[in-house]
Amino acid sequence: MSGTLSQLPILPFTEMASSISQIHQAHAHLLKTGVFPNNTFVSNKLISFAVSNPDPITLSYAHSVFTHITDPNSFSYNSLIRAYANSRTPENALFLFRQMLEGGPVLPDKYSFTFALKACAGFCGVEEGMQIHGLALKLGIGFDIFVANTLIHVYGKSGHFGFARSLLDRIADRDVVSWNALLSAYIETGFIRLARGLFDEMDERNVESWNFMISGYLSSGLLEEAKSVFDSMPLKDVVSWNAIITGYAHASRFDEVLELFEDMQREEVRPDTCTLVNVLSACAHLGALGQGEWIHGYIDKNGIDTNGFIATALVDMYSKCGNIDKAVNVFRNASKKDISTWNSIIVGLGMHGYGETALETFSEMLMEGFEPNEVTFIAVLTACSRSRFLNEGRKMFKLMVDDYGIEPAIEHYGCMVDLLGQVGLLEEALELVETRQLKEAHVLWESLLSACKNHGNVKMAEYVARKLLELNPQDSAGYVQLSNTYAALKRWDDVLNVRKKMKALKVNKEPGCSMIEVNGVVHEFLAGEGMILE
DNA sequence: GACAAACCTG
Repeated sequence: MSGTLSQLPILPFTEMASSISQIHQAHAHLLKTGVFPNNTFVSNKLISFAVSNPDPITLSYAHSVFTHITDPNSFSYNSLIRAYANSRTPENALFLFRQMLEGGPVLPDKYSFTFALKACAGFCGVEEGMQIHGLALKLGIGFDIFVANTLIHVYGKSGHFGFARSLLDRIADRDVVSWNALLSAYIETGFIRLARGLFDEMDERNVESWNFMISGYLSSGLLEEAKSVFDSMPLKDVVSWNAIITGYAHASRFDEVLELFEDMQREEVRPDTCTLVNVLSACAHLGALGQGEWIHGYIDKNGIDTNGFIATALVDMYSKCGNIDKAVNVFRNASKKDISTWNSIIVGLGMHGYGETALETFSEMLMEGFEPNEVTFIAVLTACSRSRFLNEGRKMFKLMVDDYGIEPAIEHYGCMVDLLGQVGLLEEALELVETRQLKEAHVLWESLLSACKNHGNVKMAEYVARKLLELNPQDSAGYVQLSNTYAALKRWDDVLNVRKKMKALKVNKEPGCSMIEVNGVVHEFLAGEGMILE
């Protein structure tokens, strides 16, 4: 809906509002015409907006609307309770619920109970849930199907399976939602075997029940079981497909992601943005430019908006598949960018060696008012390191810590070690690595070792290799790099010594693995590192 | 005038 108030009567305009500014417009209009705050029915619509948009700003606005309504009814209360229940601070819903109980102008009804209980489920407030349960029983609505189903959810989520189950068994007209409430609780709390038992016992299942089982198996890392549930489903919806596709993506089985996507097309299930993002991500991992372009075409053809996730996934796909120009093009034409979209293009530019453009894009991002996060600085520092921008890199590192208060992580140090190593400041790089007591420090040592090799600094290389081997005697990286260092200097005796040592310790060099798309087919190949030993 | 439940991806 466009932001013009004049095209529609005020009530439908308010009901259809898709942004807070449209609600403000409606509010102003209602105020001018005297409908707000006297007409409760219409004024309530201003509150209802917060139910599906429960961000803090909208919520406090809705609350202020609520306090101004001349004669609030149960709908006014219930909408606001429901909005809070959907928010990130669901416990606030209970203040209003209590107001109703303590003789506010209206008494709570079964809707108030349902929403208040939903809030309890939201913050796992089982104590509060029990109290509300007691009150509901007193008022004779304890077995209302909505109230009871939400109670099962409250008890289940907090691990009170006994309560949840006995309630389930005492609901005369229990339905599939009642079963699913307990099923989803088992799955959320990681009891996949209990979930399976219940699933087999259920006298009624819907597509959601099956989807719960898929996601349950996936979060327990049981991909094959998830797939077998998926295969035996009587009816799959887009969520089922997304769930299984996500499962294969998490397992890095990207070729199967693409196969599943094709199956999905064959069964004529329309992909949504979640599907497309996952599939684009698989293309990015596989370097499958052709498939990625096909999906881009699909997005354009179907008028799917390239904002947020979709834009980022496209930028990432193009840049990882080697087409930085198209990545930039998508980025520039994105209808809406978020921080990840910016991060993604800066990473791409940096990786492709466009350090200067990467830094310019970073400045542009700051000017547009985006707050950089830790990923942004990984991107920026990577760009500096690739392009050997020593001073810029130092400046950015300082900016990150001093101005944005971001604690440098291993990735940031890694970029700095790379950068210092690239420009030959090995002593400074060494100092950086030695003064940090970091987990995963071996990544930094490895990076430093490769810098030593590139600059032919054997003395430091030996020292670093020893450090690396102290950290993990079974890791081949240190040996390989050290032997390559000797080899580059034609010190063959030393190369052989390293080789003997590796053999004695039974360390094997694992070959790297890489993939490339040729004529629309993804090929996988193993890559040695040009290790002279072999 | 409405309510409970799924995938959450870059």
